[in-house]
Amino acid sequence: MQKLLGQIVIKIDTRLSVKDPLTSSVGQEIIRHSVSIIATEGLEQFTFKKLATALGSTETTVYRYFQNKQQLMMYLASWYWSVMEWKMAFSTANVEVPQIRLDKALQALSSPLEDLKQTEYLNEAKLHDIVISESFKAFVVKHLAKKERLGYFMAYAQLCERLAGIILLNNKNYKTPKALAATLIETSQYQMFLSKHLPEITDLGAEPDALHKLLHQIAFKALEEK
Amino acid sequence: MQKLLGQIVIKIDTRLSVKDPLTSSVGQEIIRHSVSIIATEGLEQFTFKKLATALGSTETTVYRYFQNKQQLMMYLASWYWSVMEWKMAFSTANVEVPQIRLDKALQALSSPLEDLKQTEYLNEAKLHDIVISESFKAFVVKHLAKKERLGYFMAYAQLCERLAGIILLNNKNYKTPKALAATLIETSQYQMFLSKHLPEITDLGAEPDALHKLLHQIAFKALEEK
DNA sequence: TCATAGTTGATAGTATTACTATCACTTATG
DNA sequence: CATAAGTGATAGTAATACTATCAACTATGA
Repeated sequence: MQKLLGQIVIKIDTRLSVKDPLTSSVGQEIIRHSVSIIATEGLEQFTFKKLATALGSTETTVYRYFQNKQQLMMYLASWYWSVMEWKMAFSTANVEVPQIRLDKALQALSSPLEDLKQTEYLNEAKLHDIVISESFKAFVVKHLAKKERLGYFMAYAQLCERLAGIILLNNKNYKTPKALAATLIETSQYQMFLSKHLPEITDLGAEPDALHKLLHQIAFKALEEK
Repeated sequence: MQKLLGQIVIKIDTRLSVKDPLTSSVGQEIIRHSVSIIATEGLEQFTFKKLATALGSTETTVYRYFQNKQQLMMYLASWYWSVMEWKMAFSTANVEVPQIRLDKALQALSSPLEDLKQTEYLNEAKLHDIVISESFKAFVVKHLAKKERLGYFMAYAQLCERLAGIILLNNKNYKTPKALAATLIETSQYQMFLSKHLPEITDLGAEPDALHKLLHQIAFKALEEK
């Protein structure tokens, strides 16, 4: 991916924090250390206590930015889906041919997020590992009250919409573009998870190319007109 | 589904309990009430304390059957996948034509588990709701040490294997039958979840038939030879 | 029929976690 | 220079996950 952009600003829904963590250096440290701790110790072991200690601060401070662990999770997950959407948008920009557009979109889905060095407070590569390994979205969803769900799911929904749009470009008569889009996104996540943690259950290796081929095949075959 | 069988015995891996809960009436009550509490209050709110109270017993007793909440979850999840596999096996029994066999298998995947009245200690319909709604598998996986994973995943892996086998019957040259099987299983679960909790994100309604059509289309198109 | 092992229930206690309240200190701003 | 906003330290509560101990009951088999 190109590294030309001066600064990438990912704006996260205000409902997902008490106070925007990106407005202060403590806030940025909270984000950075959260990802770091979860990446090494797992979601389970992650507590605000540990986070505060890593920060050289106290729980009180953390609670000033996030109501609780779940809200912080949602924030991070939103971040992930936003970056993924940005990546998809970027890699399909100026590509007019529908087939190539879809192929590029699937390629974006099937390779890990790289660290965008721009944002020194969040390591996207680590975030990718977390989302893959820790069933992040599931965790987040489970803890969500109905009303909050849409707030969180905006980022995810936008990614789905974008892919669904590209799907329709390829076959405007296709009946369930959203369902297919969600399937492709889920499959990409899930296969990465399997090849990392339960390789016995899948016949895909860890190479992004095998995954890309699978997604490509599912998508293009499904879109063929009779 | 037919209700002819005298007794269906679902045998769960011994690693998933300290002591087989089906060997005693307290054990059976533990299973029954767990499903019931999780179905009404959610995974989050479910504690051994509450379970014990519902049983008219104490935490101590529960701990004699399950090491902890997670192990109990794994037990239930295993149960779910075992019943699902049984359902798939049953609905494809004596069907020789590969296409029909695959279609029947996908049909099994796309409709909810019904309660098999035989097992009065576990309501399969409720279990289905839990697994769909609570990202059960994700929860379970997240809490699993590597070694235990395979123990739990046996039931799930068997279901994958079975479906992968049927896939190969339809196209023996297909390269990644396991990955396709896992995709179909995941998609069935995920779409049920979406239509229940985030209908905005999908264009499938709650009718099993729409889901079945999607799975059918993905599978059969993917399997077409060039 | 009696001894014994296995199963259960009651009580109690510990460590950790999630979260709240209060107050004092520091820094940026106008 | 005054004020407000942000931060850190201390303390405390309620709930949770889990363990230990002991007494009571029950099924068994010698």
